[in-house]
Amino acid sequence: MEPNKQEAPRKRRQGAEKNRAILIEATLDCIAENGIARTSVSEIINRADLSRGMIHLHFSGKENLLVAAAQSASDGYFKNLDQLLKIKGKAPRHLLEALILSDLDEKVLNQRTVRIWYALRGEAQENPKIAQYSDTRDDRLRSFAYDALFEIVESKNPEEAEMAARDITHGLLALLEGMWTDYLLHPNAFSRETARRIPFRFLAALLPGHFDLEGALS
Amino acid sequence: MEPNKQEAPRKRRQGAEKNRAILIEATLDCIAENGIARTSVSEIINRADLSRGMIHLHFSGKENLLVAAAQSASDGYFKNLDQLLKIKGKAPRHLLEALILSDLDEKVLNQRTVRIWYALRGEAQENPKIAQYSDTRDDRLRSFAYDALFEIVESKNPEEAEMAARDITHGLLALLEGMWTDYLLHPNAFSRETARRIPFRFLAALLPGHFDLEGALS
DNA sequence: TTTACAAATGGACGATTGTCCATTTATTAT
DNA sequence: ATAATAAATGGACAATCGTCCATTTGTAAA
Repeated sequence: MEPNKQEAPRKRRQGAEKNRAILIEATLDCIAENGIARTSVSEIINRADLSRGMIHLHFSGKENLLVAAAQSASDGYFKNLDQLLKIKGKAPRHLLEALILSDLDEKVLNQRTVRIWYALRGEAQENPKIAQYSDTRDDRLRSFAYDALFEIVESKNPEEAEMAARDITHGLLALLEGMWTDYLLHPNAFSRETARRIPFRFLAALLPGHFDLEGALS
Repeated sequence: MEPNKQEAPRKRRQGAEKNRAILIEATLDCIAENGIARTSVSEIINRADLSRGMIHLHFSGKENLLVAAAQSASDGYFKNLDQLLKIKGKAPRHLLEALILSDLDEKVLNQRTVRIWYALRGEAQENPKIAQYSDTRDDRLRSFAYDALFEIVESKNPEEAEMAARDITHGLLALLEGMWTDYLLHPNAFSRETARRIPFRFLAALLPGHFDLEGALS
């Protein structure tokens, strides 16, 4: 045994921030399983196995807890994405391939996550603080896709490249969004393989010579 | 004045079914404006300007009222669509054009309707009776699009026509779904014109000679 | 008019909601 | 050890939830 004087001195202080995280996680679990309407304070503290007052102590109200949970969910999605956005020097078609595969990856596209997103979007309609975190395909992702697409389109048709790149960006992200909805409404019928093939098929037609059904051409 | 003996004899009986409709409408209004979580019995009967007991009288509970409201919303979407599905003899490309224009028409794609759909989908996750009415792009629409696409694709590439038609159907409906989400999350930035151009642009690339940016070729 | 009946009312009811605070508990500093 | 401080507890509280029923109201049949 090592002679460490200050062994585990902080059990309480760690608990302070840890319990915040536990509450957020319990909230997200509850939303995923029961929906927002049935996500009550009692249900949350039950799952978290903490006392009733904790929510008011750490978040001063249920509302702020929901906002914190929304932020946490949003962070989860963009954590994967941010690594993607840092990739430089690769050919645009490979960036787009990475984007598509990332968006359809099980890490972000799964039952729990999708349910949470849709529940939060419902709530976001009346709660601006939650609305702030309810859009996955936001400006960062959008301009990333646009830049890659513009570079591809420009070489063939410089005149209308801007509008074409904008349209294809818009359409591609909408297509991915629709795949998420598919997953939400028909999780059992959903095939991840098919979900990947379809955007590639569309891009293959729109950008001849850059894609086939499997992904970006090498 | 005309001599009509039986002038307005039924004010009560008409009210019976009419109040059912009023309650459903009030429920949908409330869902669209406040979200499902804030759609309470008190709020509904307030909007309907009816007495508290009416919900239990006509629907024997709030739950059944929600289901009836979901059914009503679903009927509204498919009422427009059903006329479309009866069109026969037209060229497949024109059927697809009609489908796209119908799906993006203001009658079904508007703030109120979209909010209701998303709210109901959230609730549908735990309520099978509501889930039944929460999918716009169901089998009817799906096979309608598939048949049209198969006919087009078959002539060029008979071998893989089946999979191609399935993929394009799937992708087209997902794309339209994504447009709805766009509208939900960014109603002010949404352009109906752009929303129409994009699916046509995609189809123009996938099915050369059948579409341009404006729609189906004549 | 009287009778019969369905439609409609609105308040009572227990259950559950979210908030908040007087305590208790655990840890650190003196 | 003692004091000081932050973390955590769990029950009290008013407000609101959805359900339900004893009444009242309006209409049609007798």
